[in-house]
Amino acid sequence: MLKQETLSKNQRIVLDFIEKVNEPIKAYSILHNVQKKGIKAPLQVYRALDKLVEIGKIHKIESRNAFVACKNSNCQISKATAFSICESCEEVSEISDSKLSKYLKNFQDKAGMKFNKYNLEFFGLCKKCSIK
Amino acid sequence: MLKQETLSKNQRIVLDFIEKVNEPIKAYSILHNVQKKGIKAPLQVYRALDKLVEIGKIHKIESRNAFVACKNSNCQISKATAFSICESCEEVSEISDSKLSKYLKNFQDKAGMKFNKYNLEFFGLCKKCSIK
DNA sequence: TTACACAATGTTATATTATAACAATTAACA
DNA sequence: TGTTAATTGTTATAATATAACATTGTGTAA
Repeated sequence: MLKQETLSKNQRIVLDFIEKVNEPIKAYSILHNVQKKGIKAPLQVYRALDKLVEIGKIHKIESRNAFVACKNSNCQISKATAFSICESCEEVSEISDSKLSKYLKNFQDKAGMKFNKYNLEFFGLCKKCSIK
Repeated sequence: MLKQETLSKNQRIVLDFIEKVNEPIKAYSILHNVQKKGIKAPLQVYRALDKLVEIGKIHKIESRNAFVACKNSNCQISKATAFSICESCEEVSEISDSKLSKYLKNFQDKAGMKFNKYNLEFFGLCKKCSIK
């Protein structure tokens, strides 16, 4: 097996749930919600999450220790991710901006390091929260 | 007291250690290393870390749960941070690139969200590791 | 100087996030 | 069909971080 076409049972259960809630969710909250499907232990969730991140089906919001489904065809296999995060209501959106991703993909640092991946998190107030 | 000019005792101890090691270090590793200075509990370390992050003396490397001293006068009070991370040796450098920071500070997302902060982490292989 | 407010400290306990280790089973495919 | 890798199941534990509460220190203004 070189590349997996189909998801395994646990991967499917976890992904279905993450896609359903449609917002960032934490590993133990996933666990709590999929126990009725037969997933009993944290490790079962974390293993599914690891694989789903690896194949780009979900992303981890590092500053929140939360996971969200990918809605963006531009982030090839989770190699180039950008999010906006509202510091008031915690709403998170994946940013899909080809200029931004092009700029960052081509960014070359002064030490000559070659990047194959980046993650960018913007913080601020979303529209709703800024008028409150 | 509106703005603190001087660091408190624990803040000083923690910052001195982080500056001395000069690479990202984890909270419990800091704790272990400053116990001889009288800091006994995780919370004492975390409280110092929180304050030091807030005033921009250190940054948190979110993907590594580690903290590093700020060497960059451009990231005003931790509001605009960028790092390069070697996935092989885990070396982390703070990126100081005025074009990049200007680009990101002015970035406007499509939802009209106003950002006041960002954190960017690039991943790849540093020079040393890429020739191995 | 005193009194007030806020910042920082000390301490114990606990919550939250994540992985180690090992045995068993399943799936791809040469 | 045998072999290899992926996945699963399970228990225990490691690593990261915060709650709660009592106390002490510090700047400032009446």
